[in-house]
Amino acid sequence: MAAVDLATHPGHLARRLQQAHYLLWNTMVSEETTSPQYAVLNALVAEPGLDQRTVGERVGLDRSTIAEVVSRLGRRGLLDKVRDPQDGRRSLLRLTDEGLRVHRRLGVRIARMNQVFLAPLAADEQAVFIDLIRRVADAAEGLRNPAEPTAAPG
Amino acid sequence: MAAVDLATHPGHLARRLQQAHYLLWNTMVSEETTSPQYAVLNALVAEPGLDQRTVGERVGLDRSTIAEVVSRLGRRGLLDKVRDPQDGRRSLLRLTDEGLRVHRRLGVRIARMNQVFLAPLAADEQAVFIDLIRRVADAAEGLRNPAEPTAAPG
DNA sequence: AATCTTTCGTAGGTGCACTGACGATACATG
DNA sequence: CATGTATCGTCAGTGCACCTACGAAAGATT
Repeated sequence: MAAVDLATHPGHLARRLQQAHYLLWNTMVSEETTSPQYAVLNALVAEPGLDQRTVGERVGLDRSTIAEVVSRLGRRGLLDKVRDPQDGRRSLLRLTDEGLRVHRRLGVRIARMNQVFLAPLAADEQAVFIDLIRRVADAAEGLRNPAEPTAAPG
Repeated sequence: MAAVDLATHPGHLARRLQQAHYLLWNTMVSEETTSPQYAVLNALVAEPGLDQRTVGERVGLDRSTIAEVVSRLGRRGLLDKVRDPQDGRRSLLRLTDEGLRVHRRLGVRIARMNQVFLAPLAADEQAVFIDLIRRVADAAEGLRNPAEPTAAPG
């Protein structure tokens, strides 16, 4: 038998980490608004009127997924979606007052939740944790767009 | 405007980390067999004849999710599923020869993939990375089963 | 033996995430 | 100006992950 200890597999741990966060979010932040939905709201607070695809890029969602998330937020009246008059392909997004309200209201709860989430780690470990995850995630992100073949590499 | 930097939110990073891993798995390990599916195969290599619910517990999947994953693996002929004669509620799972073959074949690729995944980190950082993620995930796992109320806590 | 209570699996519903394909629009080249 | 290419959004399909609710089976209590 060649069974392996999954506890040493970063991918398996990443999945469990995300499940843990999902659970905590659901109990401590909101049952209606999910974490990806909040990320979209947040991106639109920072840059109102952004087009749908760019919002997806900002928060790490592909075109299919951002379309669904935006659709749900629109159905709940948290954002408006209009065609760009300058470029008929684009959909421009903008939060409604209700969307702004929801975003503001969740801020406090998210801060509390993050504290609980990271509570098992000492303060300096928390900083390391953030740094390491970001570096790994960013690196793999780079493999996604395999360096435009403007000049074919040898 | 009260927009926040998501790069400091562990939950958001956890999601991006998992997406990164998904992408890498899909390109470097397998397009047919997913990471959760492999986890199930692995659990059954270690303990053949385990019941469905326990397998789910071992790999971190709830009853609904493990049912779907098992169903897919069964449809592909990678495992057999029989009712426990001793306990008619349980489904006992066992890998087929093909299931064993798939598990064995993926092992090498997964090792390679893990190296690439963790490549952005130095060797000592990789160990810290694993340790920190596991501690955070395990702690949140504990919040799931809120300590049986055998003796009501004060 | 008859009645709770718990446990296991399943079914239905929601939501994220990816792929591949398609139509519409925009842009670039000839 | 016409053709070709790239981009944006959408649609269909697959898969993970959760919740609630339900029936079947097992165990505990009376």
